Amino acid sequence: MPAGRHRSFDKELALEKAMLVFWKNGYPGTSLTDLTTAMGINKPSLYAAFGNKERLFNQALLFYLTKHGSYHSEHLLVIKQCLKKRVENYLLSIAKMLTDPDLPKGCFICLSTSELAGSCLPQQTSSEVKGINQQTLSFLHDFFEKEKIAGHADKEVDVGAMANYLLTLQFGLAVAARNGSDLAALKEVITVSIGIFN
Amino acid sequence: MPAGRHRSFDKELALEKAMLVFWKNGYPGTSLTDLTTAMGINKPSLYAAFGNKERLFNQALLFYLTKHGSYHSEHLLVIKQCLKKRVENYLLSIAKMLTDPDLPKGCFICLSTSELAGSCLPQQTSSEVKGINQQTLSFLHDFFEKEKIAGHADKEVDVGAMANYLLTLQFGLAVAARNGSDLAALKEVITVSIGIFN
DNA sequence: ATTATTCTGTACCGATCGGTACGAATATTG
DNA sequence: CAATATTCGTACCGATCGGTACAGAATAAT
Repeated sequence: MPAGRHRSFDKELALEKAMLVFWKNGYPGTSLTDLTTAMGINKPSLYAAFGNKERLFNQALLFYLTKHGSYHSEHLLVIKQCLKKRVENYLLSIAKMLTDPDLPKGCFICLSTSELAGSCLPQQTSSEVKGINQQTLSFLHDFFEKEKIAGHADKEVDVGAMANYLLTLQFGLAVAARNGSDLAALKEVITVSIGIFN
Repeated sequence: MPAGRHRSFDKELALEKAMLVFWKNGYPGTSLTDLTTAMGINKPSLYAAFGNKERLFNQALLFYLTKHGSYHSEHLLVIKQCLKKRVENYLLSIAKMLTDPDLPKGCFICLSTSELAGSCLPQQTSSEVKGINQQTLSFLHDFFEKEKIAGHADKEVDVGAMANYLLTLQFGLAVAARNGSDLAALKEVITVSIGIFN
C-alpha cells in the first residue's frame, strides 16, 4: 500500500468521463474546465493523475478504442455465415454504437482524424490517430486476404481496395451519425453498401 | 462611390484566405490571430468587413460551397453516359478536390459536420451546416428519382437509401483524405463502391 | 505520536482568447 | 480648400486558456 493520502475518485471512471467530453467536443473544442467539471475533480488532481491535456487525450483515445472500438470485429470472425452477412453484422454493430442514445453521436477516432490536418492536434496525438487507422486498415486487409484464400471471395478481388472501402464506409457512417442520421438511416446505407458482395 | 478611405485589401480574397484556415483547422481550432495573419489584415478590419468570427465562418462556408462544392454535380447530369459512369465521375471529381495538393486535405463541410455535436459550433452555424447537408441529400434524392423514372435504375431501388449511401460515401472519402489517403487510394474505393450498380 | 508521503482545494501564473476604443491616415464631397 | 466619411494600426479590454505553487488534509510507515 502506498503511503500518503488516497485518491478520492475512481481514476478509470474519471478517464471515461474525460473521454466522453473529448468525443463530444473534439480536442481544441474541449477546455480544462469542461474536463474537470465532467470528471468531478480539480485541475491539480487531473494533472497528478493524467499528466496534462494532451496525455489525457491520448489515454482517452485508448480507452475509447478498448471499450467502443474493438468488439465489432468479432462479427467478422463468426463461422457458418457468408462473408456478406458477417460484414453486414460488423457494420451494423458499428452503426449501433455510432447512434447509441447514451453516447455522443459518431466516432471519437473519426472525429480525431478530421482534426488531423491543421495545428489542431499535438504531434504525438496526430501520429497515434494515424496509427490507429493504419491498424484498422491492416486488420481489414488481412481479413479479406484470408477470406480470399479460404475461397469466400473472388480470386481477383483487390483486398487493399476492399479494406479501404470498409474503412471509408465506417468514416462515412460516423459523420452521418454526427449529422443526425438515426440507426434506421445507417441501416439503409449498410444494406446498399454490401450490395458489392452480390 | 462611397466617401471615406478605401479598403486596402481584396475582400473576396481575404474571405478565401479565411476559408482556407477554417478548412484546415476547424472552427474551435482557428484563432483570430490565425485568421488575421492569413488574411493579411488587422482585427478591426476583419470585424468591419465580416462582423465577427462566427459570421466570417458562415461566409467562409458559403464561399467554399460555391467554389469547391457545387461543380461536381455537373458530372451527374451528363447525357449519353450510363448511371454508373456518371456517379463514378461525380465521385472522382470530389476525390480530386479532396486531395488537391493546393488545398487543405478533405472537405470543409465534412469537417464542420464532425464539429456539430458538442458546444463547438455556434447555434446558427450548426443549423447552416445541417441545412447544407440536407440540401445535398435532397439533390441526390431527386436525382435518383429522376433516374428511376427515366428507366436508368431499377424500379425497386430505394432512392432515399441511394442518396444516403452517396452522401455517406462522400463523408468517408473526405475523412480518408484527411487521414492521408491519396487520390489513387480514393479511386480504388470509388471503383469498389460503384459496384452496387452492376 | 511522529514523520514521511500523497492527494485536495484555493488561489494564482503568464499567455492567449474574441472583441473594441480611439486617433492617425486616406478618401469623396462640397 | 475645408468638411465629412470610412479605414487602418496600435493599444487595450475582460474573460478564458493550459498549467502550477502552496498550504492543509488524509493516509501509511516508523
